[in-house]
Amino acid sequence: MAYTKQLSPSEIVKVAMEMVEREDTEGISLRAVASALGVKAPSLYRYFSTKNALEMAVAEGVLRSMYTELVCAGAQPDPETRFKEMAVAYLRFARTRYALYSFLMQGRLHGAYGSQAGKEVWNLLLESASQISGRPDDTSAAVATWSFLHGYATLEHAGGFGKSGPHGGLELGLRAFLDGFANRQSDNAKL
Amino acid sequence: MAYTKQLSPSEIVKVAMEMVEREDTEGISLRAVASALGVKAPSLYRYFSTKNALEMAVAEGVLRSMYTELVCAGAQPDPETRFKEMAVAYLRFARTRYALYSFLMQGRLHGAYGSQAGKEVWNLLLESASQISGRPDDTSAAVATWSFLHGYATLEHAGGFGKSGPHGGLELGLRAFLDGFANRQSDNAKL
DNA sequence: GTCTATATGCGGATAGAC
DNA sequence: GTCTATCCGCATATAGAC
Repeated sequence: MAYTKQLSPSEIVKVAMEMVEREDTEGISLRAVASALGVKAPSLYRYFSTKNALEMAVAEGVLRSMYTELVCAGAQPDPETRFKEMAVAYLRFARTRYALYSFLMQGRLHGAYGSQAGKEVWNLLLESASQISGRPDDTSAAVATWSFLHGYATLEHAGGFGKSGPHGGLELGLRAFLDGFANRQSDNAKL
Repeated sequence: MAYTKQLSPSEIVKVAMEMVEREDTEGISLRAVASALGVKAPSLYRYFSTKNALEMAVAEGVLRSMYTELVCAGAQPDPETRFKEMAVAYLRFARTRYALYSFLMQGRLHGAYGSQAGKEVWNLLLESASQISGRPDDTSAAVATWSFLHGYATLEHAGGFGKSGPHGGLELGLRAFLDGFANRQSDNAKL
């Protein structure tokens, strides 16, 4: 009874996620994932027909992890507290697991967009921003918030804020959004 | 008199930038750059001792291009108009030359940070944001603005806004910043 | 279900000839 | 100053044995 290791898709994804996080690399190598599983690369093709299929599964796994943390942070009765806590949780995820976060964002977003986890994360953000503005399904506010948080996380990691540091830019931006979402005049104020 | 092609660092950087833009790739291949120059890969080592050295030079070139466009857009007397025009110009650069923009932002920022071009771009942003808030050297405002613009550009390209589109999120965010930078209470309002 | 062996391709970098 | 030739490493993916 040789060759009876018995892998599973979820086990492969789990190990792949751990590897991305540990190696701090954006790219996955089938050889490396297989090796971490105590197996050779060709074996993975029984479970994922291409490398891209595995990557998509990993991206969805990252979204599920993110969802879990955001839900916990969002368990707050006060809308403003909820908004701030979710923002902090988003940045904490990006900071502490940046390799996974980056893996998801650098090109894998579009593919993971249709997934259940993707919609759930988006809905969390949308609901929280809508609570602030008082408008149902406030896509504008959610888009602005997400852009700000994603940009901040990315620049912070890239060292874009330099020696001076962010200098309260995060708090200032969130404060401006909290005030600006509720008190805006018209929906489509053009530039 | 064979082998007398005579390259130059600036010529190599120029061709490398064109290649990144044309091929829409984040990575540079020395072979490909050399080929585009009508030369073989080892020749490049006369001008750049490593691949990384060339990449840094390219990143600086991208920053110079960006600076040029931002300066033009910022030639506006009214502070608010200037702020908006520079924001639009920033996004236009990221959109129309995304491969170059991405090349700069994905890990090359820290290296290009000390360059002259890097400081000049940052100062443009800093001055414009400071004009809005009325505070000299308003790092907080510049950090918030840059984060928002960078995040928006990245998510837009990645298809993160999905089928619904940004839905005015850009305008809403900029409006919130324009209002929020000037009318804030204290400098270090913590979350 | 996993293996070995292999096809095929990419990449950076160096030594030494011209 | 550029070349050829080469070393060395990485990768995805497939065929067919066990």
